[in-house]
Amino acid sequence: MSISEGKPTTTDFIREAVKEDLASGRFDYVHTRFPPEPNGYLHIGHAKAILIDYGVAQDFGGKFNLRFDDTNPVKEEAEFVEAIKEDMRWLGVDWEDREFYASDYFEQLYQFAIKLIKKGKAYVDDLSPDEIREYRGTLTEPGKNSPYRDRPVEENLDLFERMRAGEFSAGARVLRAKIDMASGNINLRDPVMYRILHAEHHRTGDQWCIYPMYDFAHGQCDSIEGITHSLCDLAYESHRPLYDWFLDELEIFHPRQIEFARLNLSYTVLSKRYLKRLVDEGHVNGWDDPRMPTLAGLRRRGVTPQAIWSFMREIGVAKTESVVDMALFEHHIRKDLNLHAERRMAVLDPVKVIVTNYPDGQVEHLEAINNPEDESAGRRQVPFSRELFIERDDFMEDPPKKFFRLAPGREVRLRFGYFITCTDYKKDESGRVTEIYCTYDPETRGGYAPDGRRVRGTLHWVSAAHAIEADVRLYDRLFTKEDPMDFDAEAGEDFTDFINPDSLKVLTGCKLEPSLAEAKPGDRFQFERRGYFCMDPDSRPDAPVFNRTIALRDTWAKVRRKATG
RNA sequence: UGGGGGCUCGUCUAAUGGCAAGACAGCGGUCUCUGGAACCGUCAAUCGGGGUUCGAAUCCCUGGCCCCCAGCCA
Repeated sequence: MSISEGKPTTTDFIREAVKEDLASGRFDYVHTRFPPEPNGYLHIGHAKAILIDYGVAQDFGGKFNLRFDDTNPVKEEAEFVEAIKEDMRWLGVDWEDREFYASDYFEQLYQFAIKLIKKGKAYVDDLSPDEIREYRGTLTEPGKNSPYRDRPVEENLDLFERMRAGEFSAGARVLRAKIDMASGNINLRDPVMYRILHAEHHRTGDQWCIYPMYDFAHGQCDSIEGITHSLCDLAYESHRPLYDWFLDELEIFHPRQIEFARLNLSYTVLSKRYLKRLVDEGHVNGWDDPRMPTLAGLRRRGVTPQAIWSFMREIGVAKTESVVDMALFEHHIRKDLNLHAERRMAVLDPVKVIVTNYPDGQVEHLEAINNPEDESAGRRQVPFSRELFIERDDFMEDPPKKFFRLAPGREVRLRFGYFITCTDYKKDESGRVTEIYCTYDPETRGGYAPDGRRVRGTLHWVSAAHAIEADVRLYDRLFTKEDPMDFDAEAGEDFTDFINPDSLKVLTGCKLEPSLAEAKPGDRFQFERRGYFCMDPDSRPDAPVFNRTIALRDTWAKVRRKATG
């Protein structure tokens, strides 16, 4: 799949810059990369970065690398590498054979460090972490030089080699760049290049006990791979002078870094740290919980990659830090599903209807349209019989004026079925309606009235004898607050305080039309008048489970809300 | 108060010195065998103050507000 398929020619400040670089001869090819750290799952915010990286490469006929920035063995796991690759494949991204790891370059990075030591541009520091922080100064005061800053080159070389050999404990020493402790840019105040970590790395095992800091690895990795445009988060803007310094001192290929604003979405959190807390503290059922904004969660929820791409295309690329309305994402989810999801009938909160004048034991197979938006989706048969289920909220004993559904004496259409008129109903002791009695008009088979009479309401239904039972999980926004991160930590508040208690409702005993017996996990449908649903992997052959991706727009709910005030 | 970056309808994005445009949301309507979809209409913005110019969202000056940086995280 090409992510630019059907895309109107669009541009943005990054593409303009790339265009200029090509025109000026700064570069004569384009090569980008997506550099995730394998310490968690990818989320919708990463999809934006991926689309930009991959999209720019595609637009300019360039190449795209997937590179795992795995420089911190204590946080990274092979499980995350696999999950990230699966998510990227699902998005339709093709990195061909260019799957790399920062750890592939550990030896080369080590040699880069040696080179800087020899140039007198790096030194081994014996200060403790606390001391390093004190010496760094503050935002408004300059830092001061470490007493170890002017160690002779030979001593630095010796110490650094012994750091690699494992002679020292974690935290005992670090390698630092010798830049400027008085710089207004704190990233330039002799940043740490290497630290000692006696930890097992998911790829290099115990081969190393010193690991490069991200800042000493990222730019050089891009350089080694011949990346022309290092596209990244605004957060790295103030690191760019440091990357420039390393690249220039090392005298190696110099990519151009361009920063853009990360995605923020209302009613959710988009930071691995907080998503990890939701998982670890059990607020959700794992990284792929359908309420999570992770790609794994969205996939399980039933969101399509196409919906994600069209959403990304619409929000654009800029440097303005913004919060995109969740409603816009939901719009794109519905737009894609409306076009492609086949319709089925499913009654989520069933109440029985008995068609008193329909012959007992008779079954008719009526033709239903699979997708009114796509004729090629074809038709299917749905069985009709004397006893049916309809939604409990499609019947009212004493309906208000604008209620177009079933009520005593009212006639409605059963979708693709018959017109029925309610003649009576039965309630139990608690006042709950248990059975609704109707008569049908045999002349209206298929849902058309030969005399041209009209009904206001059309209801979905399933034949009681033919229905299959299912669990349905109704998902809603994970947070009730637009910005869950807007809390007062000092007052003891936490973002978890705003978790929507109704973000998951499990419905059992839902009645589905029999054709759904053939559905497979991952299949997506529109349950008519209810919303879009996706079969969950938890399903068993005799116990299907469906997740609600998103409800249909419901203007009746709006009318009802206004009436109630 | 050091360094870096950003301010256009409620929200996101366009307009590259020449009619401030589109999408979402909202509101109103048409149509409909999904109270869906589609369609039509409507509301609605250039952070403030100066300046340059025939003409400024855009250029200049000057205030304001917001975000990022003080991990041996990325």
